[in-house]
Amino acid sequence: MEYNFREIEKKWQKYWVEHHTYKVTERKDRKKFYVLNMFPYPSGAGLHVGHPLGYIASDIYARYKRLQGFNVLNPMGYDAYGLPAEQYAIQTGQHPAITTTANINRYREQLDKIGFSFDWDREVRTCDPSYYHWTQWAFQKMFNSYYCNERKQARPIEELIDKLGHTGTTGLNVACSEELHLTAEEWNAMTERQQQETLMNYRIAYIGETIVNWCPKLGTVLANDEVVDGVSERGGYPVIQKKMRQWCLRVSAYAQRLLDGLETIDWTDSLKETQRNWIGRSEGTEVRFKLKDSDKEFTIFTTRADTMFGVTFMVLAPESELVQQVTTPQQKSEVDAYVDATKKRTERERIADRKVTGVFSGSYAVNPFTGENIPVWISDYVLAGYGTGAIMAVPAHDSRDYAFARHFNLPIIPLIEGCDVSEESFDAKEGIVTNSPRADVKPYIDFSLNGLTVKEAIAATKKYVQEHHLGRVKVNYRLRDAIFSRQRYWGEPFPVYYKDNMPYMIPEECLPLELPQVSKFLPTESGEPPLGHATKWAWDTINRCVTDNSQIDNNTVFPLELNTMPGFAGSSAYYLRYMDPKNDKALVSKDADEYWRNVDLYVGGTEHATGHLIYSRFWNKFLYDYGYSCTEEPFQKLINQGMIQGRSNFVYRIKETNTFVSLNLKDQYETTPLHVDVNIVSGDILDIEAFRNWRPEYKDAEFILENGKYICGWAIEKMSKSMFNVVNPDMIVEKFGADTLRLYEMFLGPVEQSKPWDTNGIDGCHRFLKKFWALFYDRNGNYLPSEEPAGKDSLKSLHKLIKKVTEDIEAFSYNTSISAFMICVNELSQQKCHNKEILHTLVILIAPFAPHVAEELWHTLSEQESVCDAQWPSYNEEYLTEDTVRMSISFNGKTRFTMDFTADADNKTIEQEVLANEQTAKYLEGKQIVKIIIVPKRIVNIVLK
RNA sequence: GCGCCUGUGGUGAAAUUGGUAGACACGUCAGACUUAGGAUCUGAUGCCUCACGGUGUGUAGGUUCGAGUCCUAUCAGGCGCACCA
Repeated sequence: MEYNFREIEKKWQKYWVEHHTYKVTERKDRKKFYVLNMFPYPSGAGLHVGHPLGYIASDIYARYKRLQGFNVLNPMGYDAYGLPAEQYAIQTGQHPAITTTANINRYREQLDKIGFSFDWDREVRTCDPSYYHWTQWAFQKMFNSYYCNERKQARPIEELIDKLGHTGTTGLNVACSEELHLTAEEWNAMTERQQQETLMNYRIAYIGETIVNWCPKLGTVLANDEVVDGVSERGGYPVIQKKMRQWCLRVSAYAQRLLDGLETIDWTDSLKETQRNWIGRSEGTEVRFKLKDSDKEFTIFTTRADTMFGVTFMVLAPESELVQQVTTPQQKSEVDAYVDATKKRTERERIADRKVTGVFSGSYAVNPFTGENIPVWISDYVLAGYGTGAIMAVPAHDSRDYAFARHFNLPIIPLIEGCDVSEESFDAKEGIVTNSPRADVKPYIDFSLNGLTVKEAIAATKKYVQEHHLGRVKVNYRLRDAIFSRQRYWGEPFPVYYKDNMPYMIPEECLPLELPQVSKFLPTESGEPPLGHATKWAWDTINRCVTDNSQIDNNTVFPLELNTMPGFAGSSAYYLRYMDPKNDKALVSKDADEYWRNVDLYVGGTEHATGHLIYSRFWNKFLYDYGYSCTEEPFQKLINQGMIQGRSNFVYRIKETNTFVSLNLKDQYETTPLHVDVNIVSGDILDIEAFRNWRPEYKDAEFILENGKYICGWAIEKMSKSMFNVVNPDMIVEKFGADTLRLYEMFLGPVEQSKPWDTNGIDGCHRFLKKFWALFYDRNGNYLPSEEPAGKDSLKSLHKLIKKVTEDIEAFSYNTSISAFMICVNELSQQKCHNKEILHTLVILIAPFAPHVAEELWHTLSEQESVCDAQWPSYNEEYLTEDTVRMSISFNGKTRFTMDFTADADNKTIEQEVLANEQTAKYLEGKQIVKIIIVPKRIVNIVLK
């Protein structure tokens, strides 16, 4: 009987659905294991062969854990909101919901063919109101919270309001946008509107006037992680800086916890490092500088407090609010011109063209350490968003300050003994400090750093600054608050209405606030986001949900929030929702949360390192603060699956002809390489007939062949339609079967590694399955498994396999475990071993990798219907004497075989070994040797007492 | 510039973590069965050499009885951050 994978796979996929094989419930009697894949955005192109890589890897682990007796949660869903569906809607008028549903159905169809053990009853879709109910709910919680730095957690905003009413901002240690100084009286005297505005300074979800990445082409703002090299991640359109009122999440409040949490989780070092970079913690000092002849002062941030004596000028960011304050009337026109010019530049231009520019403000600051008057400049090399937007410039020890000083001819004072700053600055944080203060000037204060190392000098200066109230020690983070508004239609609507121009939350019982239908997906005529088309919806919502709506001005055109939430909103807590997806009372019930706790194994791409993986850690920590999530870190172990690149094929057309020349002859002609569909190429040999039929212009193509074949060139590129290198998993499944696809994807190499897809190698895996099958059925369809006892060799092979596969799965080293299978099956077929128990064991072992064929064969061996209910085999080694070992294998509560082995007689005597290598012999002299294993020429192992 | 990672046959890759380098698979070559082969089976296959043998894990050193593995330097490629004070 042949290995008829088509029939087998169809049969068992049907069986799994009918028997709800993969349905999972909270079972307190069994240990849980939560496996999760980053859910996909269902794009119109469907799945290519790279997408399932991570799903297969995690499915193998999930199935393995299940066989080991764990209660495994392995869900799947869709990140369904997003730009492409909306862009498509703008072009075609097709509602995004329709395209999204169609795409989801297509994805599902493709996924189902691969035989995953997902519990589809737990599917979530971010665009489903019953799902985004909880996205909106979490947002409201964040709005109604502030972050307490002392308790290091989010707290209800009422607490803060209470404090402000009693003690004002005195003694307040909370996360905020800017430090305010208010007395209780001042707070109490405020109007409601003023109070609400003040609270925005503290809320975790707040409206902030911030500089945002505005993408004119997409008509929306973008988060920092959505901008790459100054252009939008999606589409690659230019991005400019713009000040806008936007919803923001105070992610920065959690910076330290996000950093600390990395120590407790099992992620790769490189990913942790990426997150550390992104959070960008830097310890430094804030120092106040007074403005000369004025009572104004401003604060700078520096990590090099030791260089206070080398400050020769100050620089403000052009966007800084201080600019207007320090600019003297004489300099005003020049400064305004400069500030305007910087505003017009896009992020990209600023990066591309790093010319030294700047303008003098006219003012001077007083150095608190030297008493010197220092000119204050304005330049775009200082960023408004980092630190205080102002720096003290020490050209001798900072390359940027150095370039600036050279350009504008400002003084440079070296502060490290023996450093040479005639050509470039000395940036290293090492050496002995000098010139602090300089010997030739009268000390201004009683403080010297001379003779100290840089490290010591920093510490001494910090101490001095603190003690003399010149500033304070400060930790700065690069991590910015997340901009949470998008001027888009296809996203979660904010459950927010406006009264007196201030936002208020729609009552919780009115959630979810459903996304309305709109007539057009483009901005309204007045330039508002597309949601602005739904005015009726907006007013209906007000009338339905807001009882006291008398204060809402009837002249307001649109009383609700016009923006929608960004892509990361829906993906930030989905792993919690999977635990209890149908709950309409809570995001997740306490019971379900406490049972599943957090994700034990999370599989996904690195591209989310600074986006989703930061946001969802933040989101989870927020929920943790309120006890809605019982674990602080959502993803305990994370595996980054590599990308599957495409392997493109080329044909070479001789210029201005319709003749194509084979790869190795192409140098004799002048040719143009053209991408050719990889699906009509096999082993780099072009199917000429298929090529002629591929496109009308090639109908009459001529070929110059080598050895009667047309050989194509190849290159590794991104898998994409335009390069004709997309390989579709359905095609592979159709041709070789899902089990072969699963095996091959894993056999390709380590899961974490990026690698090109090359269909050529797939035969090996397919052949393996056929050989596997041949252990059960011979060519004539005779069923082979029998009670005939297994030979020692067979048992040894199997024993080796169990050990290897178990270790390899634990280490996610699937490629090597498949190799082990191949070796074992080869050995068994050579040994003509058809022992039932051995095959029994083998089937369980293969089940995580090739579940369909395992089910089919299991069925013939066992009373249990599904191999999913079996138990992972365990092996036991018991030393009877020093060189006799008793090996046994058991599963499903039964010991299957026991056999005794005596150590190999191959091990040679010590005398022989010593002869093998003179140096080794010398080394071993006088040592107590337990055992030496040797093979011809070399020593393999020496065991010393 | 700072930080992290990776360099092994024609190709994808293994190597019990310091102990026979190249397992397993693709490809290639030879053979068998076949009307045929993009089917199946058997054998060979790092490089140099007819062979004996030599040589070999980016390069150069070092530690060690022993190094693909550890250390130092260097080169190449990849990733992250980047005018972050």
